[in-house]
Amino acid sequence: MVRPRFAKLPLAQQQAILRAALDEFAAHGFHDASLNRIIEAAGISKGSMYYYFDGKEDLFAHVARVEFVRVFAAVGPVALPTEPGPDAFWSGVEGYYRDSAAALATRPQLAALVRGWLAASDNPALARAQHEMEQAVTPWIERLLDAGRAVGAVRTDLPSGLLIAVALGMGRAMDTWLMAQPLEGTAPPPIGALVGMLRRALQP
Amino acid sequence: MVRPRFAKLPLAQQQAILRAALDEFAAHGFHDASLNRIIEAAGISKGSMYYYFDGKEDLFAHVARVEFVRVFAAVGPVALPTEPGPDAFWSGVEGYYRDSAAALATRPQLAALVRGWLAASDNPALARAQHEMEQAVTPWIERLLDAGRAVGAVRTDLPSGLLIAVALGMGRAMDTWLMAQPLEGTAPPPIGALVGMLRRALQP
DNA sequence: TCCCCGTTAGACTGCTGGTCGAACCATCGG
DNA sequence: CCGATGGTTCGACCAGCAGTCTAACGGGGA
Repeated sequence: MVRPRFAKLPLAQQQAILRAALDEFAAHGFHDASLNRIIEAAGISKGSMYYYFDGKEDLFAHVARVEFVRVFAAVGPVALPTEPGPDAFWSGVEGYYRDSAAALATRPQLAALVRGWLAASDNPALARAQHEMEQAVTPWIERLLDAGRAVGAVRTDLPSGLLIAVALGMGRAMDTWLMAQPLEGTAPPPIGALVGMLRRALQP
Repeated sequence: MVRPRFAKLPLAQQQAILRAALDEFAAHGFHDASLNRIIEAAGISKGSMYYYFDGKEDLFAHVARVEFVRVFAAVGPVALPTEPGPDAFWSGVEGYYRDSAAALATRPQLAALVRGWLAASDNPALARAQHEMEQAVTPWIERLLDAGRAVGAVRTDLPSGLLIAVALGMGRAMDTWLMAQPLEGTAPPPIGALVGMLRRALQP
């Protein structure tokens, strides 16, 4: 866990370190990011880095947490459906998907960070950080699924863990496919169709 | 690409190398596997290893290919539907999924290898090997999708590339979830439900 | 003035994947 | 029988990695 000392540093230096780390992690992913390059870019010594952070994994986790909080603040929490019926629920999901995609698109670095995060999906060095992040996110998704179940929009015959895994897997595949498409000249991305597939898979 | 020289080695030595590599990759995943440990276990020098393989990634790709071919030989090619109608098509898919899962379950090392493979999902060092593997698999899936469309089992309103991406993403998520479940004592994995989700997402 | 202690520096350790030139040795021509 | 050739094997070596450790710095208090 990041040492409290870090918070006592002058803001400029904190930002220099976090920025250098974000640059490096976004550019190379967790594994191929070099701590040596980060400390060089941040203008601090290795001793100082290890005086403030437990290690590479700790630094990554901290950067990811800060950026995640930033996006979460921009997009806002998932809006639970206010009207009854599956249609309202799923159009809410679609809206949230659109908003998140838009927010992420304005921060390519963060998108790269997320990609790097997903890529290192079972790296033991990141296990603790991932566990922490999972525990932060899954309750929200679980809450969303429960809300969906309450309005009859989500099936009840399969465990939440499986539904979450499949939804994340579909989302990831869709994201990858969307990013691989040419940006211009073609029809707008069929986000409606994508969420539609998700809906068909998850609804009762 | 693995050098043709490798095939000229005495079979015993080929097997010693492949076995050492499989052990190491299965036990530690791609990134945390140590080439030094592999050559030690295989009883060859580093120079020899680099004489037969381009590097770590090449060795991994070769091991994965060999094991994949072995399973493919055991399970056989995907059976295209012989009877008309979506139901026959999807029950064929389900049967194939079951067979593959069963074949994988008898080779825990291979399952571990697959897990390591999926975990390193966009490791740039493995990009070439993954691309190659994808190109080997995609035509088969495309053929399967076409057959499904012919019998009205697969939607025609979305591009094949997207359907394949989503199907692979769902499959990967399901596999990961299945492998994360405790092996015994619980109910058998709901493969029927999994294929059902796939079917709902992909059918017209 | 001196000491204390939070902070900083960077040399160092043990590891990694990958490179390289020397040595080995079976085969072949003369 | 000699010597050259060229495929094969070896392990020392390289740069870079994450992480450790000790010495030194420097401001505040006695």
